[in-house]
Amino acid sequence: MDKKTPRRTRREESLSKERIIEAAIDILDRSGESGLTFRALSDMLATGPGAIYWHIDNKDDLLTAACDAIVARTVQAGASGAAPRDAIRALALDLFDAMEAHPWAGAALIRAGGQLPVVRVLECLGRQVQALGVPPQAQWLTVSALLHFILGVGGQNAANMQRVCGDDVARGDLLDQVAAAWSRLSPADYPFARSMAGQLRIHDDRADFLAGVDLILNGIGVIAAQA
Amino acid sequence: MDKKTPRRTRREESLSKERIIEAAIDILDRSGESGLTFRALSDMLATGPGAIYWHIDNKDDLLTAACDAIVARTVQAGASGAAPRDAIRALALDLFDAMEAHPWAGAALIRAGGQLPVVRVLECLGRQVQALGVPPQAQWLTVSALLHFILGVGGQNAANMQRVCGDDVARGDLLDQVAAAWSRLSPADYPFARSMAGQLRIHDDRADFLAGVDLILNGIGVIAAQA
DNA sequence: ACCTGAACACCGTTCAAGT
DNA sequence: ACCTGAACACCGTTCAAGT
Repeated sequence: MDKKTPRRTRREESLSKERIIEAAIDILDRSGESGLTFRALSDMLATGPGAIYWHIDNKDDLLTAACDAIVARTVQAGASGAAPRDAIRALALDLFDAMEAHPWAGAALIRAGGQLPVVRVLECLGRQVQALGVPPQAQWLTVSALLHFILGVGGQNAANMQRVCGDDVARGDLLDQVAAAWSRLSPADYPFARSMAGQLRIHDDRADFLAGVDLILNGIGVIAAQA
Repeated sequence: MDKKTPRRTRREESLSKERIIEAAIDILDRSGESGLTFRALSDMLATGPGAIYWHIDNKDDLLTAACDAIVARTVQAGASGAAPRDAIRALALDLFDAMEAHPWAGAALIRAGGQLPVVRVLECLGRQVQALGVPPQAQWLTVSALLHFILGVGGQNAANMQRVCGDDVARGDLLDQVAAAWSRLSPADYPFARSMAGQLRIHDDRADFLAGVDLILNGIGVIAAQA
């Protein structure tokens, strides 16, 4: 990451919101959120920074729109006729993978609040929760729990990735550093955290994420059974 | 929010990391994350921006340290001899309240990764999960699920609060706007989101948060029972 | 050791001027 | 309608110089 952008594609077509978003995703994937600059963006699009403002309101809008493009592709690709529980697990995993491929998207999703990209996820989750037989008055609650969990994991992964990009350490090294820091904590004050340092070094983010989703799905099962 | 800082407290004591963090929290609470500037901070401390760098590495460090101060107070105040399940619920609620009182802290916590403020929460959760009888090989998983959920909710609340500060709308108005936007979605593509618009307007964030924690605790109960 | 504050290298955003 | 690019008002961070 943090590479320079060598190519300054000569412009053939005129500017459009779609072309701007596409270029923004390209920059974000290559250099992270700090690399997305109106100057870098206008440079890649062979125009001036002011031109972008004709198509986009501001940087937050741009980030949300880029995020929405990723989410739209993800939920659309995952559409299938699986059983509700499996469909939820598959959707969650697809989102996890998308946020790992585009680490900036996790942070952007969290910031996007009730806007379109989040609504897309909410809609998919909601349909499956209904199909699961959760009673209407508990649907909002279960969907928002799943949503919060998924976005929470995405946001934290995004933060970790950004730290990996910023410093010049690899992902495994970061985990080693954190694990080492936890081992150095006071045994009297942090017995549990110390005991988890080993697990941290060998754990599988993706498997833990899926296990977390299952935990919530188990909880939902309890609710559905009570109905 | 976004008020100016009228008082420029004359400096009696010399600078220290603690005094800087205290001032930073003050600014963050009053004007949000965008209001925390090295210039505003040094102004309030009656010094130059460079002086702060003698005590603090950079802005990220400052944010993490401010966040840690909030978390430390919160987990310390909540120490009690309650039953594990109640202790987890109480800790979660205390954190929710703290992140509502200091909206910037939610975003900062998510970005703090494996650092001290997060470890404090992890430690508290871990002890109670152990007391709950969750088998060792499932402890990491359950703790990190709770942690991700709690931080996810905090991060999203922080984002919402920031949006309320930025625009000149009240919190209730924001919810109304989002609900109205959801109602305007295509009935064919977003039936579930549309049906939730009403719930959104009358829902109770805090109650939903607690219900989410209970959902995970229910799921944990299933695991503990299987052991 | 600790503080000062000017200076550097940015950044998002605006806007008169062009086509 | 759409684009240009200079200009504005910032920002985090550094660093020679002071005490």
